[in-house]
Amino acid sequence: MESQDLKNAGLKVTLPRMKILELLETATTHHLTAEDIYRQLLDQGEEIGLATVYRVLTQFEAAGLVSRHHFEGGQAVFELERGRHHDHIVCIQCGKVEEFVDSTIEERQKVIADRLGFDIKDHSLIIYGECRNPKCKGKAGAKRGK
Amino acid sequence: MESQDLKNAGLKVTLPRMKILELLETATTHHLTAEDIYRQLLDQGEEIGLATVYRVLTQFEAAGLVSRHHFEGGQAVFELERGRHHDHIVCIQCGKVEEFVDSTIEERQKVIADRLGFDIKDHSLIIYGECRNPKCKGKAGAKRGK
DNA sequence: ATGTATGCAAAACATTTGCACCTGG
DNA sequence: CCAGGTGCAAATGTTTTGCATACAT
Repeated sequence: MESQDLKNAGLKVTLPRMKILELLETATTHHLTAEDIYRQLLDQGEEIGLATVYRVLTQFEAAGLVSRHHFEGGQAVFELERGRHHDHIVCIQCGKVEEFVDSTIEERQKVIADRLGFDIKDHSLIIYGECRNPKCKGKAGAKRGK
Repeated sequence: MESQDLKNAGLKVTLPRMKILELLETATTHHLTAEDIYRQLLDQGEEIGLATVYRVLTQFEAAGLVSRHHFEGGQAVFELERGRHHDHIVCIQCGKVEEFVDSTIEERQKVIADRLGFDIKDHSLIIYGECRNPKCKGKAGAKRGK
């Protein structure tokens, strides 16, 4: 029950927060922009402001409920934080996002940071490519239609 | 001689372009925001507009003379492209940036992309950490003072 | 009740663009 | 001379903030 997640995070259980959390949990695409979320909630008849979506997402991020990524293209994307760290590979044609973890890469990063005299705190690895999905080229949604 | 670089890139040799290229080549810090460049040129008495800095940097990027990175913090940073691909590790305290290349990581990325059915086109790996430089904590310039 | 959340409109940023003027070849 | 470049101001797109109202507890 997601209302418990909110309470655990010390956040009051309100309609907008519930709806946003719900959407993040059930949406088929797991990486959404604030605008994506805003539009989908409007479409499903909710009355919500874009500013609230941003505020709530920022609070969720601070609470560790979601993580924010900066893929190319201006808008930040948000995803539910499910505890397991991972990196991303993004299709520059259709926008598809896959997640992966590679222990070798993780390990090498530690070695590199250490060699350069840094205490590693975080990292961001994004691979950009073209997916070989036949439906990819020309698939809608690639450029987040205005 | 940098005027040749400009000609090779098919760009007319103008004062603003020369100055920006010169600054990128000689600045002690190799990763600069458009605003950094703008301010430094103003400080050294040049008459230039911020819009021109952005335009020129964008052209330079298209010509392969500079590369643009999106570290955390809103502003893009630019660096002279010296041909050798590399990734970055950034100190979240003082803003220091170090470059590195790790063939193991590069190799693993190819394997991962292939396994997930992507043709890899580009990637961005940024490690965030705290450098152990004694002068780091409290060092000016970390937050790009407004 | 009452302190916190929300919606809306306005502000704040980073970056881009329109346009009249200037400049390099 | 003349296409292309520049500075300035205004426009854009994304995210944040101020404020009066609405809502959870």
